Amino acid sequence: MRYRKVPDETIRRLPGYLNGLLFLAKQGHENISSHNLAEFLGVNPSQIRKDFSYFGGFGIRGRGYEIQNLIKQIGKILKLDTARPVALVGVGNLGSALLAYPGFAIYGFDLVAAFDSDPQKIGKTKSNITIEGIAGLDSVREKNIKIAIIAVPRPAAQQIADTLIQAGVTGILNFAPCYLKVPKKVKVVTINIATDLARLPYYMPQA
Amino acid sequence: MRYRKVPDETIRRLPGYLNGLLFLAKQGHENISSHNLAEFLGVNPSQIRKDFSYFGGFGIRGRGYEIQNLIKQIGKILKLDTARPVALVGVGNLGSALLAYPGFAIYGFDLVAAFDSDPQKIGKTKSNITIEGIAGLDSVREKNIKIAIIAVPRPAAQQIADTLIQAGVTGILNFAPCYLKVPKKVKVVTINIATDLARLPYYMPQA
DNA sequence: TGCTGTGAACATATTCACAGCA
DNA sequence: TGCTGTGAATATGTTCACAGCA
Repeated sequence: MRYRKVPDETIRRLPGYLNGLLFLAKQGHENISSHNLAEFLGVNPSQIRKDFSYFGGFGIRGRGYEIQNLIKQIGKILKLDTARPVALVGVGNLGSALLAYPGFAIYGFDLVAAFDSDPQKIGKTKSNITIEGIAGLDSVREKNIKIAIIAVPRPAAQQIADTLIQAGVTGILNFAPCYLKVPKKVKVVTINIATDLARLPYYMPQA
Repeated sequence: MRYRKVPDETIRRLPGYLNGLLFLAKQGHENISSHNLAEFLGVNPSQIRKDFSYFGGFGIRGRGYEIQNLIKQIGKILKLDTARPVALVGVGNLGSALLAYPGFAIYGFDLVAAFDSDPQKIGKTKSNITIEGIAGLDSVREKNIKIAIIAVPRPAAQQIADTLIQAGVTGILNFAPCYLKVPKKVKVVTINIATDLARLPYYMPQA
């Protein structure tokens, strides 16, 4: 394996590959070619081979890939090979749905703490998590939580981010529809549901 | 304005620009430079100017941009200048949150129908929408609904997509963690929450 | 003078096409 | 023979740098 900078786009695709591979493994598949995996995932076969090539390649010429091996390798690359505690801030409609969301577990994420500013909610339990007040946010440091999900309204988002970072968080999944200013060492991925919906009409036929 | 193919990446950014501009307008701002808008949105000023240039440019040299004009122009480009009815399929935790989500309105989207396969839910009302059975899906054609949100479990997603397309839908926002095979005339945007979370650790310092 | 609009330079990403190994 | 791994070719996207207009 020669050193080369791994493209961000490759990293963006790897979790999707992993998701598909875990599904295929559960279905009983043991081996797969880049062609078949590409068909299943809706991507180009060369893309898959190229993506893996940045890490030296995981396949056997003439044979394809061993699924369990791919799963292990991708997990290692993405640093998903150890379980990670995650905190949620904002237990409104969306936050509550995230607390119950079953999809995080396959990547080793464990939602272990939830925070909200609403006194009505503090102390209540949802999906086996007791909701704490915002004042308790610094407890994420003691719990060694490095990843947080922000699901609060826009006006509160930046301040919550600042507080989380203060408490040692270095990875944020942000659902607030705004840019978060953070230090370079902190990685933010923003999901804006309405914004994603808003680019559909452009591509749709008939005005 | 000379013809040039508009990059997909430009279209992907425009809804975010629109979101920021609507916010700035509500704050009372009337004019803005590409530099200030870029700072607010966390992007590069040239990028904004270049993006607008694909449509001929909307600014005044030496002065900047008139915010209300930008809002109008971007809305027209994205075909968001008329209200659009939207259907939701899958009223679980996530679907229920989406029914209550206030962020769609600024783009003119109106969630007008919701469907679920669970007999327990059919007939119940959430966020002023009465939940219908999957059998009623073809009613989206009569209601002239062209956009749908899929928030069902993976095993059901492809079939729901097929049915929606059968009923005239040409734009889908998909929350199921899988690739949807659709005809070329149909545009799908997939949001995979767990997958977005899963690329954080790679970028985070200290293992 | 100040900021836009834009060609040109640069950077990144995708796809092709085939050598090379099991 | 069949499929991977990968250099090369192509395509796409971003940033620079400055001409040109208000």
